[in-house]
Amino acid sequence: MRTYLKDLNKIEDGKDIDVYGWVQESRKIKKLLFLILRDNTGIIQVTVKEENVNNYDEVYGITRESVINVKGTVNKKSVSKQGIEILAREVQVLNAAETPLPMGIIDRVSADFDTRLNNRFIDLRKIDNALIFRFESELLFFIREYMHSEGFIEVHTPKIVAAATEGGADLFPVSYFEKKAYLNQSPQLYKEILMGSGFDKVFEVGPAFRAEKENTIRHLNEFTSIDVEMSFSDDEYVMGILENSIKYSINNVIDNIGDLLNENGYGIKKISVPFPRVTYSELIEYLQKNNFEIKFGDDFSPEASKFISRKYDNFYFITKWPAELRPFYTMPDKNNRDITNSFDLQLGDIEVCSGAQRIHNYELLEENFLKKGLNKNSFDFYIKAFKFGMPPHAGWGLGLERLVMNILKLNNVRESTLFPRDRSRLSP
RNA sequence: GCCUCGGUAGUGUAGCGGCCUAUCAUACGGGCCUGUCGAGCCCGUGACUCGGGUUCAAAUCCCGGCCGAGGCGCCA
Repeated sequence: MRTYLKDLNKIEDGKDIDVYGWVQESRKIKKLLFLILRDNTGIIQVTVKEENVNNYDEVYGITRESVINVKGTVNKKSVSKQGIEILAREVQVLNAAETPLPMGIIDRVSADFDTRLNNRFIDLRKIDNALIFRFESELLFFIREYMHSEGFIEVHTPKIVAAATEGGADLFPVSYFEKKAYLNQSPQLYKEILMGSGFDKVFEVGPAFRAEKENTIRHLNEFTSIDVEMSFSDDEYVMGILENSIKYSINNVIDNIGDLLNENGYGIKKISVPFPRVTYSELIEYLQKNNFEIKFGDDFSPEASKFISRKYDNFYFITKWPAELRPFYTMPDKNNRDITNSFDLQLGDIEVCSGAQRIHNYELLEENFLKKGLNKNSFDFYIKAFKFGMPPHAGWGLGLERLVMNILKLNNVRESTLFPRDRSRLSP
């Protein structure tokens, strides 16, 4: 029976063992051979002596990153640094790796990020890189758990659509039999239709596509969006859902794999709520006082965002954005039509989530279509749902890769994407 | 899309008009070594992004293409 390497220290000294993995290194001293074996859970030294195996020559010539099976006994009195090793009785080469490797796994030379991505299957053999995705998985698990505990149901909306969600962003066209279609940039419109269907609380985890020609460390053309929509709710309430889900998730992940993250250089701390809130207008004033050339209605430049982020050492909300900076479906403030019941969640200088109370009134929505210069007719499938009993509602969309990137303090969103799609990368 | 910078062995780099038959590390191949663990020692293989041009002479300068990194605009 297979044993995972992380479980080896639970096994008694001298017991028979059967392990599988990759040969990370081999150190040869004539009639003595040390293999460093790695599996998904850890590493172990395998000591191979000529007199103990019947294919010593084959094992001696084994290449790095070959996949092998080792049967042998656990030696807990090993003089190796790990203090534990496997004395091999049988080493079977399941699949030999070619040499040289496209890039090293444990070599004392770095590789460019481009080289790493071109050889992502190897890059992900590095524990610290793979751990990013373990972290992402855990994070998402607990966000889902939180959502379920709050009565949300997980839904799946189409990614091939006939019209733009928000009008502004560029879409990837696809050919849909005899029609023209697009890859959806957001599940927004479908989430809202589901509010009209009485689903009350929904969330979705799925891909979103943006055909924007960005070339930055925080943009992807395909990313994973965690979307939430909730009926009879407003911006304030869903901000609470957001901060609580993040708190719940991060704190649970730390309980689970906090040590592992620390060992690999991802020092993260538990967080508490509520997150600080600051209005857009307050920040505009703050920036103006600090000699930034910015006025109400402007978005924050990256430089301004960096400046603002110095005031906060963790998550914070920027609320009450001007209507002109927000999509057509965003609810205006009832006392001031120039601002909206909207928010962004920031971590550091990067926006990880954006949300709002939505317009539920048909006439107001129609008016906003005109204001934003959108063609109402192409949104018929959506706007129809507002005529026959649409409840007030609010929600948000959270960029998963950006969230992971920022929590783990990675310096590029592509680091938290298995196979990133950016301005120029379409493979692997 | 605009701007800046860059492309030298499998990988990461040095060299930036003639000392280049191109540096160093790492990897790779071979040899020595029975407890290594960044193993060590010896030997070896291996590269100037492509196309034009300038020059007696180009990895090095100029123009263009291709590829990449980052910044901006925009956004999650």
